[in-house]
Amino acid sequence: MRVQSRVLNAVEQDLKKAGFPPLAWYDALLELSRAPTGELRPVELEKQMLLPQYSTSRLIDRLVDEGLAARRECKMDKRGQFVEITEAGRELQKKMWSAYSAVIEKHVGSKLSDADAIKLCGLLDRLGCCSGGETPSLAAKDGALAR
Amino acid sequence: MRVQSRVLNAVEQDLKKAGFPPLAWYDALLELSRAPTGELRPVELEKQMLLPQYSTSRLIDRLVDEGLAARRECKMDKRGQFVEITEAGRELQKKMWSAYSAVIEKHVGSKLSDADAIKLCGLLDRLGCCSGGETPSLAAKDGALAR
DNA sequence: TCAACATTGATGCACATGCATCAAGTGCGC
DNA sequence: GCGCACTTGATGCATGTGCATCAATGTTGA
Repeated sequence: MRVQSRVLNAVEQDLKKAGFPPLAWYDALLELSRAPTGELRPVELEKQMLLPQYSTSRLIDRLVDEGLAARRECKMDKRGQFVEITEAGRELQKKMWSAYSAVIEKHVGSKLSDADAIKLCGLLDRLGCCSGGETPSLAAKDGALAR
Repeated sequence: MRVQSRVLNAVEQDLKKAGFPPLAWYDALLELSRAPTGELRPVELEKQMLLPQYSTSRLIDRLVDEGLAARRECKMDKRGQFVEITEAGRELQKKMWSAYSAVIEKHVGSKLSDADAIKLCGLLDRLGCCSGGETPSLAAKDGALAR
């Protein structure tokens, strides 16, 4: 808990100093940009990001306000909607990644060998396994770098 | 990050369902109860808990409101004060620990062998080492259990 | 000694979050 | 086809957090 709080804090702080929005924005933009069509249902986003429903709803509000994403109606389910990333959103995601990756390297990568990182992922995965479901497992580190 | 968020969430949720206050209260009470005299300067608490100054100040407000701690004047430095845990505070800390330890066991202990837990601590310590200072290191797991 | 600076702790204000609840829409069983 | 339970997403309200700043005291150095 202490380590996580310290590291996350340091990372958020560095990003803020570089003039970027909070990490949650990046995570959302990343998920959207990874979707094959560039759009997701809020419900999907919610599950990806481990956020409560209302929190997702408000995050989307902000992204839309800033022109980083757009709400699209969902024809097969009129309750729902799609959230689509805009060009501006994709650009911000990329710019944030170049800063973010450097910050991660500084606070995490530089302190752990690749082998250690893999060990760490393995141990942590065991803690997450109960309610998570789909076992993302060991692709974790490479996945992160491929962001 | 995902694992931490999931585990912390689960733990906080379980504690809340059992009718207990947030974990931060426990952490504060624990630090106070561990102090030889049962009192600490807010500044000390702040460092122990990795909390911003104003956050500590407000946490203390709430503890005092609930009669779990009391503010005492500090004679050697009239700006400052001491925060002293009350009997009620010590009792709550103990009651919370019996629930808390069970919850930790459920969400963490039961998923990791002792050897793995030590490995995990070792790896995490390396991430925390930059700004932390006093290297609490490997006593981590035993320390936790001795709470 | 005294001015400049640092430390301690509190607080006003804007903004974020959690909770409960709502409206709208879906789909299932009958 | 109809009622009823469920899903989806938004929102009002109370509470919590972050930031900036303040008042009070302590410390340092010329």
